[in-house]
Amino acid sequence: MVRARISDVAVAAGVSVTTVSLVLNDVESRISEETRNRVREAAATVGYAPSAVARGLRQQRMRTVGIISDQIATTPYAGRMLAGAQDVARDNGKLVILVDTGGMADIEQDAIRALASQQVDATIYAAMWHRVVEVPDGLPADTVFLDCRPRTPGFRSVVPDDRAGGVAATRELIAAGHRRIAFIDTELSPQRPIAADLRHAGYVEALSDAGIVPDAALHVHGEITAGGGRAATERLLDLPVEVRPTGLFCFNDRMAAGAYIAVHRRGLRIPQDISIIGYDDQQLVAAEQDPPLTTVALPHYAMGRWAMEVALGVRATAFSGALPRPGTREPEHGGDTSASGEEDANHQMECPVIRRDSVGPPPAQVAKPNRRRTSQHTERPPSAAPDR
Amino acid sequence: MVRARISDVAVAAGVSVTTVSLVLNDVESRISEETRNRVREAAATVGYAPSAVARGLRQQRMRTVGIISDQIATTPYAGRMLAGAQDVARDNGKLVILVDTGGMADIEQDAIRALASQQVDATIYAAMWHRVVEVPDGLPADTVFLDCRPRTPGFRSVVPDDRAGGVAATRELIAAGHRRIAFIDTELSPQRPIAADLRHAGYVEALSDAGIVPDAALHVHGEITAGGGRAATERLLDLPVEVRPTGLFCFNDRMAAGAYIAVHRRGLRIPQDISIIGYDDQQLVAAEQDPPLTTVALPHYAMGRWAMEVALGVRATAFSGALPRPGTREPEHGGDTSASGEEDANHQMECPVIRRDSVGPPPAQVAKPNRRRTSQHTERPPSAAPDR
DNA sequence: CTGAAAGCGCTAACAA
DNA sequence: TTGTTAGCGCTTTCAG
Repeated sequence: MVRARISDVAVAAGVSVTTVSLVLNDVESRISEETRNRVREAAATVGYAPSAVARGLRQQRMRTVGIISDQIATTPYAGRMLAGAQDVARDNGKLVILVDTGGMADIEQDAIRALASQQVDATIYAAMWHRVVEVPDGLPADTVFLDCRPRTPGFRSVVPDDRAGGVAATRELIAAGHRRIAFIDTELSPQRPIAADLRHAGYVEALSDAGIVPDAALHVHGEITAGGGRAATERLLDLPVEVRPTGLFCFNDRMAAGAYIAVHRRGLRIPQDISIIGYDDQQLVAAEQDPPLTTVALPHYAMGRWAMEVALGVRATAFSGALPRPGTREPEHGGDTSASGEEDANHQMECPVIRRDSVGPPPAQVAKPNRRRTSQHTERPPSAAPDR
Repeated sequence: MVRARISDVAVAAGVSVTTVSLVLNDVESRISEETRNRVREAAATVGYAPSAVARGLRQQRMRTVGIISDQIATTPYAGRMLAGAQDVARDNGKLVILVDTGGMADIEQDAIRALASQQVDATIYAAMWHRVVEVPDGLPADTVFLDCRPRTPGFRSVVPDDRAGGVAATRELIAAGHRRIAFIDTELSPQRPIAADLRHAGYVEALSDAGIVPDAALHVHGEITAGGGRAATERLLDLPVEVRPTGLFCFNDRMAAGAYIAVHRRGLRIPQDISIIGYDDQQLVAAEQDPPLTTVALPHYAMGRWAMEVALGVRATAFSGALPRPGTREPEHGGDTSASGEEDANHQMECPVIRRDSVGPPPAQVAKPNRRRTSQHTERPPSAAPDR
C-alpha cells in the first residue's frame, strides 16, 4: 500500500489541493463548513497522512528539536531530564531527535552536522551530571545547555543550584540540633565534579551562618562510591568521641549508602546515634535505605522542562531578545503564553530537601554542656569571637 | 546567515548541481579527480550543509528510526536499551526519534501518526520492563518490539530469557551446595510481571533437575520493593531451623536489598549463614551491597542492539523475508553483512549470572547429615545431630 | 566526463 | 469561496 498524497484527497473530495491543505491545517475559516466535512471524510477514507518532510521542506521548519547528550546510559536519573524535555516538546507539537555521543568529540561533530541537516528548530546540549563543558564547534548559537554550563559565555543554560542545596542539607542537620557536622566529599582529583565544590561551599556557608566554625577534621574525602563513603565514614567514627561528628552530610546518596554500612557495622543506629543526609534523591537507593534516607533532590525533570521551554522560546530569558531566532513562533499557540517573564539566561534550579528518617536530634550524651552558660539564650556559640 | 544550497556550491565551483551532488555523495567516480576537489573546496568555503529534508523528500527515505516507549523515565536501566539501539543506528547512519508516551493510548496514537508523517525508515516499540503489550492501531507491520512481546502475533520482538535466567540463578545456589532454596516472588496480582512467572518456572525446573522437590513453604511473595523483600525474608527466617532456607533467590535486586536488611538485622552473615542471589544487576544497587550481590543481568544493551539491527534489516529473522520492507538496503554498506544468519523472530536473550560475593556454601550445621553416610570425611560438623 | 530538467509532497501567493 | 501555480533543495534520468 502506497502513501496517499494530498492530491488523492483532493480528487476524492472533488476539490483542489489548496482547499485540502487549508482545511486540514485549520487555516482561516473561509472554506464552507460543507466542503470542510467533505475534505475530512475524503482524507479519512483514502487514509491520508500528511508528509512532515514535504511540509518541512516547504516551510523550512521541521518541528523537531535535537538533543545531544553524552552518556544517556550511564546515569540512572538521566531519564527524568529527557522526560521533562520530552513532555514540553510534545505539548508544543515537536518531536525529539536524540543523539547520544558517548562523549566522543568526533561523534559529537557528526551529530551536530546531522541535526543541522535535519533542520531541527532548536538544539539542547545535555550532560548527564552537572559540569562545565567545552562548546563544540558548529553548535547553533541558540543551543540551550542542560545540566551543564558552557565554558564559553553567551549561551543559555540550566543547572542545579548545588550551593543552595549544600546550604539546605547542612541547615537540615543544624536545625535538628547538630553542631559537629561532617562533609563527606569526593576526592580532590582534577575531574572532581563542580557540584562537590558547590555543595561544600554551601556547607561552609550554612555552618558559618549558624556561628559554627568549620572543622577541617570533619571534611573528609573518598571515591564517589558506596565503598568510598564507607571508608570515609569509618575514619570519622575513629575520631575521639568528643570531636566525632553527630551529623554526616554526604556528597551523594551513593556515598551515603556506604556511610550506612559503616555506621551499622559499628553497631550505631541512624538517626539515634548519628544523622545522615545525602544528595541526589536517587531512585531505588535513597528511599530504600534502612531507615529511608533524608536527602536533597536534583530537579532533573524540572531542568529538562526549563531547557526545552527556553529552546522553543515559550519561556523568556535574558538572552532571548538578543539571539537570532527568527520564525520560531507558533501562530496556533499564540506565542509567549508563559507568564514567568524574563529569567536569567544561566538558570540555577532549586534542589529541595526530601525529608525521610535519617536525620534526628543528636544523642544527648554527646552534646557538650556549655561551660559559661550564664545568661546565654540564643544559639550563641562560645567559639564565635565577637570581632576579630 | 542563511543556509548555503547546493546551487551555491555549484556556482562557486563553476559546475552544475548534478556534479556537486555526484561528488558529495560519492556516486560513481565518473567525475574527474580535479573537479571533485574543486567541488569539495567550494562546499567547504560556502559552508554547505546538505538538507536531509530535501534529500528525504526526493528519495522518500529519511534515514531516521522512531522509537516509541512507555516511561523512559521510570526505570533506571532503560538507558542501556536506548544506548544499544542508538549505537546501531549511528553505525548505520540513522538518527533516532524518541517518543515517550507515558503509557497513554492517545499520546501513543499521536506518536504513531507523527512518526509516519516523518517517514521514519523503521519503528521500534519499547517497553521499559518485560511484558506483554497490546499492539496499538496503526503501528507499522515491520515494527520491532523491544523488551516486550506483542499480544498479536506476526511481529518481531526481543525479550530477556527470564526462564533460563531463573534456572541459572537457582543452579548457582545448587552448585554452591544449597538444597533448601527459597524463591522470593512478587505478589500474585493481575499486573504481576510475566518475568515473575518465568523466573519461578526456571527455579522449579532447576530444582527438579537437581532432584530437589520444590517446597511450597519456600515460595514466598512480597511487594516489588526493598520493603517487600525484607518482609518476605523475615517470614522465611522465622521458619524452624531445619526447614529454613540456606539460599535465597530474589525476584530482583531491589527485593534482594530488602533481604540483606532482614538478614543483617538477625545478626546473620552473607554468605556464611545465608546466600542470596538477585536479578537485574541494577547499577548502583547490586554491586554496592555489602557484600556485593551476585545477580543475573538483564541484557538491556544487547536487546537494544538486536532490536535496532532487526529493524534496520542488518540482521535477518524468521519474518524478514515475509515482511514488506522495500528499499531499505544501504548500497554503501553492502547489505546483509551479519554472518549470524536467520534468527527466530521472537528472540529470547540470555541473562548472564554476575558472580559477586553473596553466594557461598551453606553453613555446615544446617546441612542435614546424610543418614547413610558411611565413609564421609570432610566438613562433618560436631553440632549436627545424627538424626532428628 | 558533465549538464538540463523533472519531480518528491506540500504551502502560500495570487487569480478567479 | 475556491483553484492555479511556483517553488522549498535535492537526486536522478536522460542528453549531450
